[in-house]
Amino acid sequence: MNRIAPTALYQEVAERLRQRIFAHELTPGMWIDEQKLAEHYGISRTPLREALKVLASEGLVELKPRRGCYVTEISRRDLDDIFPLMAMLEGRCAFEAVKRAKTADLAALKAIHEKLEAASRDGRIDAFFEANQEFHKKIQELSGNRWLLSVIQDLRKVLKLSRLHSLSLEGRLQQSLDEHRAILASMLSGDAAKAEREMHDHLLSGREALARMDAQNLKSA
Amino acid sequence: MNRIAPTALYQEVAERLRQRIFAHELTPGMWIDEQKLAEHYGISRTPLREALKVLASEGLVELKPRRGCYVTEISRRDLDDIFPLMAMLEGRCAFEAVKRAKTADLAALKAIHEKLEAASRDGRIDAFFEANQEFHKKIQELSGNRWLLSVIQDLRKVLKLSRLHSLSLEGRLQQSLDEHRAILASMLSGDAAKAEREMHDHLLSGREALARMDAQNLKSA
DNA sequence: TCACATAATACTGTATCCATAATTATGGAA
DNA sequence: TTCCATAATTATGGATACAGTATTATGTGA
Repeated sequence: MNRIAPTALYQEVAERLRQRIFAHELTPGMWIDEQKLAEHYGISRTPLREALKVLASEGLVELKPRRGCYVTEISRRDLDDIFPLMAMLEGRCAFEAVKRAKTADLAALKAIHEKLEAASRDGRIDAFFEANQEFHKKIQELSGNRWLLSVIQDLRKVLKLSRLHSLSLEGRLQQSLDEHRAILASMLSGDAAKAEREMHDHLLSGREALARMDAQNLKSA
Repeated sequence: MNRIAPTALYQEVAERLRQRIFAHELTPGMWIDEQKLAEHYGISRTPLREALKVLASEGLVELKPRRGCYVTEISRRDLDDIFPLMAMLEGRCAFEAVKRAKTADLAALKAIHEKLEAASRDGRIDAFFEANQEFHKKIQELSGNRWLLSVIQDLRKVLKLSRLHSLSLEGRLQQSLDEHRAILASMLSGDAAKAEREMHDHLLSGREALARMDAQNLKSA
């Protein structure tokens, strides 16, 4: 294990585990073997256990007393609860962002959107995915509310538990792009209320796509 | 240390520390001495450190690498960020609660409100405080959205860091009661939008009271 | 007397060890 | 053959020990 970082070991381990969970290498419901994992990373169980505590309070794993650690399973019900919440929160972000954004900020946002357009043209899905994340992140930052941002990111982590989440964009790339264009346009024109509404609906539209995939998934299973 | 609970030690310790932080026995900015504390509780540093990790991801303490653990200091800016967010979230709770509540639920809510009225009549501030919490909690539960509830409670924990938070009700007991009456009335009449608006404003009104206390506090200091 | 360097001390972070509880496997009885 | 009980194994939770780094104190030189 190549350690260069000055950060604490448990943080590093927590981050690696997060990535493995998001990549569904550690699948929901799966039991996490502390000893194997510690051995695999070449560390002792202590920092690993501390990392698991952190992941547990993020909701990514569940710590059953004396039973060990399991990757959280997220239900359709959870998705139905979280998406409207995210829609409201990110909508508010867009609203606040418009209120606060300086011209330089809007230019930066526009630049990120250009990446999205380019990725779409070239059909580079992973680049599209990344630019999409960056776009949303930027708006959250522009809202200037540290806590709003933190709440959204916490929920986003939980959403990433869903297997379908990372795929949900693929089927609606064009639609997503259109929605982004609309949001950007509203923001550039300074229409906060409209941007809020569009961002809100953009999120819900993502939920619907995911539901459709889910239905399809069940059919093929 | 009298241990009866079957729950993990680190959870118990985390809860005790939370209470001590909320009671401002551990004041914001204060350094937490692991050894002293472990000794005081008659436990080893291991579960204590795990507890601190949990509190850190709740935002109650900050873990500075190689520097130790400090109780989080919350700024006026943070309060300005959090309260509008809470107002939006609890407003949404009220809205959803109206949509979902059965007559039995509303009766239960009414019963809780009666405690509030009684506490107010008798001038029992701590009982008022408790009934107030219960009222809000009940509405959050009635919203039926587990994640909405979780987000609100996470933010509430952070708010409790503020010294003034627990006092903010005292100065506006009558006003708070009036606002509660209005919210309850709207909910009983099934007017979700009105309940949402009133709950939203109720929270913001709390922030204003707190700001006034803060100003007064600065003057006397 | 003050500033800087070096040494000592103390606390954080990690590893190892031990005890207890849970799960599984094995054996016996119905 | 199946079900239950008991024993053995294994994993989790907690304690202790150790290493490394930061801070502080002390001493020396200017």
